[in-house]
Amino acid sequence: MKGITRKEEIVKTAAKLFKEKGYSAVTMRDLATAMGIKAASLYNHISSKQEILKEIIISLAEDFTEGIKSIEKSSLTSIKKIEAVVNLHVDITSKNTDEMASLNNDWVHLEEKLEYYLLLRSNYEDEFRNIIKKGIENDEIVNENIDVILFSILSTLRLLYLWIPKKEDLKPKDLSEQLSKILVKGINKEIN
Amino acid sequence: MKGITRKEEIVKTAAKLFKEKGYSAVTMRDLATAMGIKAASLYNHISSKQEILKEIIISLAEDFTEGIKSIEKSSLTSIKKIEAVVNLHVDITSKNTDEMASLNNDWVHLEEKLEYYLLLRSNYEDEFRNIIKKGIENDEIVNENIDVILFSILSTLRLLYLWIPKKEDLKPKDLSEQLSKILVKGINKEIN
DNA sequence: AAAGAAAACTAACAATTGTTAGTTTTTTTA
DNA sequence: TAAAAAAACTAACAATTGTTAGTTTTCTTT
Repeated sequence: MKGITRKEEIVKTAAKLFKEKGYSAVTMRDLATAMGIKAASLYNHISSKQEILKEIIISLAEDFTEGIKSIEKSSLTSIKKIEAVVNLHVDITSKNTDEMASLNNDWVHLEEKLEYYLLLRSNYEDEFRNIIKKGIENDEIVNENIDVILFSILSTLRLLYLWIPKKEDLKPKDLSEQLSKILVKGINKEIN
Repeated sequence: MKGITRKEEIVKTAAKLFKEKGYSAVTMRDLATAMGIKAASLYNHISSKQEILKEIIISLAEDFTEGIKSIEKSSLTSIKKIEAVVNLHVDITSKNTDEMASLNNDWVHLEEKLEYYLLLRSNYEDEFRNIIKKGIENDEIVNENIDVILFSILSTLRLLYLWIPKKEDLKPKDLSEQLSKILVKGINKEIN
């Protein structure tokens, strides 16, 4: 009747709990209570706690990797590509704040899918590094240590999930614009 | 004989394990094994798992709050204050990478000291926000949303613990300088 | 209203958890 | 080298963990 299955409800609720205490500290009984049922009943919909984690993390990680690949391939300037990456993060994070917590913190507890996750992540970082590298080469981006630039920006984007929920007044579009401006132009009003 | 007590060794080892899997996923038996002893023996030195977490987190959090307070009080320009904050983070993080993981991720599992930790953190953020606010007021810092500036910089500083260990070639002093430059001036080589 | 499917339940399991009590070994001190 | 202190040990506990088996209730379809 509604577009959301019971399994999806469980995964969504789990993401919320995982965000608060982390995967390991959330018990199946916690999750069941949050759903208003008994722990054993969860297993009519999911096969294991591990499966829930996988459901939360993998599709999100794939979205990011796909997203940045298509940005890299585009014919935008390097700076515009970086702005597009900021956009990508703000967009996905706004729609999945709870899940982003697991993507950031609980991926260590992936078992079968850990290797695949790490592959996705390293692909993602390589694409990002490449955008920056090209930008330096064609004099769009300042010639500093690539990894310092990469991790400086990426850190800000990775922790978006922590404060987007705290600033609900700030619309994704505005946030994305402001963030791009600050990351690209810095914060000083050059009165040297 | 040596300047490090057995308790400090345990706390240090625990921090290492907590960094890898998080507080909840590390058992006292894991910790004991890493120390080369049995779990029960740990209790000759510490009173509980919780105490270990408190030892790791609280003193570090106090260092940060004290540090930023003294920077705020100083007579530096706003931009120089921000550079000093970057320095503070690089400095503390370089010397305590493992502990920083707990400060960032495991603080939720503090029990008795949780409230105190949250106080320290909100004090810290207030001081930081104040530095930025004054910088905007006296036209040193660009007039954008204060919280966007605050969290953009703070996110980068908070995740330093993740990649400082990966770039051991980069000396703290150099890292601090490069990071300041990028955070303050941005990344674009303005060829507008 | 009957039949079938979906979703809940109770009860239990084997393993693992943090921690304690009491004892023995090792190290330090006098 | 004997006494004291520090640090390890074995054994066990009560609680909690993820999960399974089997049963009953609820909802959907005809």
